[in-house]
Amino acid sequence: MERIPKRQRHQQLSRLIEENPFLTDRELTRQLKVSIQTIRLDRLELAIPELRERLKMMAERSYDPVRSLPLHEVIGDIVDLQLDKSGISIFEIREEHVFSRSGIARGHHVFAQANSLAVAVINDEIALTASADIRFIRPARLAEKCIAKAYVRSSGAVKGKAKVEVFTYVGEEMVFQGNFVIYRSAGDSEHEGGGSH
Amino acid sequence: MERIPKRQRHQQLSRLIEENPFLTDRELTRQLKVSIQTIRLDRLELAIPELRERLKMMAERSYDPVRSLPLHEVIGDIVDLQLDKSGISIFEIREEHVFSRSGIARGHHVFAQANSLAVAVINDEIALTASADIRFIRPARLAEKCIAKAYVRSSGAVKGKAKVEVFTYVGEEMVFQGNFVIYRSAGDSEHEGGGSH
DNA sequence: ATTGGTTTAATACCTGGTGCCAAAGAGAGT
DNA sequence: ACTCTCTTTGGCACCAGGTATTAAACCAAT
Repeated sequence: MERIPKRQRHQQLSRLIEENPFLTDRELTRQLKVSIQTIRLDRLELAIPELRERLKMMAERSYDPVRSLPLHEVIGDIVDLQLDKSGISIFEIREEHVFSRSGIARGHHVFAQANSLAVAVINDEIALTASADIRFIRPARLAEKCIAKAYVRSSGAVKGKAKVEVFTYVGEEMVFQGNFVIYRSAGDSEHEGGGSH
Repeated sequence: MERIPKRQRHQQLSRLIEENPFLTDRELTRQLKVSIQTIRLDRLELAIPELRERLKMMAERSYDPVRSLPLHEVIGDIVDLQLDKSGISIFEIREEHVFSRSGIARGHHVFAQANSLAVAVINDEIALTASADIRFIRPARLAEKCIAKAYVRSSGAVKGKAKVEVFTYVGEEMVFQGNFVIYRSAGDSEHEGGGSH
């Protein structure tokens, strides 16, 4: 029995499940060539829950009633959201986002993160980007984590327009800055606490 | 036995599961005050899958956006391209591009089309968006075909920056307008045809 | 009273596991 | 060689949350 293979197997197991969380233990035995008991001991050690628990967690994450906004259509993970005030989202640059030649992110992905966040932070039934003035300060590269911070500068709940400023950072460095003007469906926002159902 | 309650119960059942897909049949019996067999017959009639299938479907739906992410390479079909002069691309607004609530396209998709075109029209090894000033003139809707036209206003092959103006139309109506400043890798444009494979 | 839609019950079986215990295998130390 | 320990495998009971099927009970109208 080789002592090394165990850790290797643990790594492989983690990787396999990460890239396909829908695998049953039985399917994993085929890929790793060990018994199903070993797979289960491994999951135990690695604290990887069973298939059904994984699916449930995924379903819950995508369902989350708190974030009633259409979040899965949003680019980037919104990790903090104070409606009509500010918000933060994280977006990791991956293979599919970059020019293969240079490894530099295509501008519209960085824009999409900022735009999604700017729209999400507006507390309204319908919010649409009206215009934007944006600057790409330095390129974002493959594997970098872009952290976008949005601040609502003038919510204009009555006027029907809100100004949102977004700054995107990689570490300490700013990579993107944008000023968004967002249309809002004017009226049912923080108008009063209660109006809508 | 009342004949009405059955249809009412079906409606209630559908509503309950819609607003909380995580309910087991056993939990549903408590809420509807009928036996578990009745619940199961009802689900059968209404073609509502069992809890685990529901969770799996939700998990799958929230999982595949990673692979089927629409924002891949160039957004829109480039149908005409005169390098360093002008270009045209067509992009059809589909389900995955709109707010499900309103059927209006998310701004970053319309931007992505324009941005892709602005970058493509620049005849250079590496071209990156430096900044942009954009306006969403009217919303683009589901199933509409967006036609973007880009014009290079100052190619500045030596300077390292180019200005590109993009107009996007649906039919006769303009939906988007943007002024892009594109960085170019200054010099090695069509320097000569060959370099890279 | 018989028929028919509806509801409930009972039972066998399924998947994808957990939990536990025992046995076998593989070194490493003495 | 023998022992000790870690790892792997196997077997069995059990669980949730079902499906599928058959049978019985309920209720009401013809």
